[in-house]
Amino acid sequence: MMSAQFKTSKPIYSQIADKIVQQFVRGELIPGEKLPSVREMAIQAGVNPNTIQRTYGELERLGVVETKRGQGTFMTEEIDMKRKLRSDIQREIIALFIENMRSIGLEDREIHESVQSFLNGGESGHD
Amino acid sequence: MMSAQFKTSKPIYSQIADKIVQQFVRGELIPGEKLPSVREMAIQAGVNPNTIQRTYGELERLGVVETKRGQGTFMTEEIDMKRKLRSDIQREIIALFIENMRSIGLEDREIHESVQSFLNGGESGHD
DNA sequence: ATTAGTGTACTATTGAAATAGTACACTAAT
DNA sequence: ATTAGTGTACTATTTCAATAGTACACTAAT
Repeated sequence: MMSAQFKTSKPIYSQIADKIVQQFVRGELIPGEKLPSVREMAIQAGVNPNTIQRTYGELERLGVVETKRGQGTFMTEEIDMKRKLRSDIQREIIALFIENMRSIGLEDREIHESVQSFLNGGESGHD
Repeated sequence: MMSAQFKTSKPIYSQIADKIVQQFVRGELIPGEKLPSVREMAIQAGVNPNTIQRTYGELERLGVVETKRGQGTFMTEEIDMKRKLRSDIQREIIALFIENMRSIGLEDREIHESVQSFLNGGESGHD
């Protein structure tokens, strides 16, 4: 399905991890759901199995997935994880955005207007 | 002045280029101004001269600086460059922001509210 | 016990960024 | 002509993400 285009600026294993977290937060992956095996996911993403191994390892470290040896890798059943992730990520995104806008010398009022203008202007298009 | 902390996710030469562009857009660097030599800038940034060489090369490719062999590297005198850069970068920042927010399933209305909330919330800055 | 599917742990290689060091070419000032 | 300061062009080495391939350990089903 997704041969995926990766950005050069960030490790692929991390980009894949981001994508899984996004799907979880959006509800496209549900708590307890089994993820594709390391080998299968590697095929789907068009990368080496070792890359997925690192992705899953990173996600487990974050508490997003739980691995059961011999059975597979599953989305966590932690009831609050989804909300926590959504909240944390949202905060990160906004902080980065504001930082970037201020870095080019924009005032808060201009930042506010820019967002409004963009959303109304309809330069949409996403994945 | 800036021993600088670099992020691991992006090439250092590119991060330094970004910083120079930001300073130019903010008016801290003016058209025609001479930049530190490759060697001097390397010392200031705490990196290898080759890294700065790549930074200047990239900036020249973008038309942000002009190099005069034997004299140094100077900010471009192109009258519209500052405005163009500011505009382009601003568009990039906003597009990335919107894309990120939508990736975690937020509606445009929620995006708008988040920005408002963040700016009013008072995490540094004012106005 | 065997098998298939899984996670895990290795070793080795490739490619890009960064580092390190050297050398050359141009400009301005003397 | 010489010197200092500059951009530029090399070669070599290191580090890390990614790739490639192999082997082992655990689980469930048969």
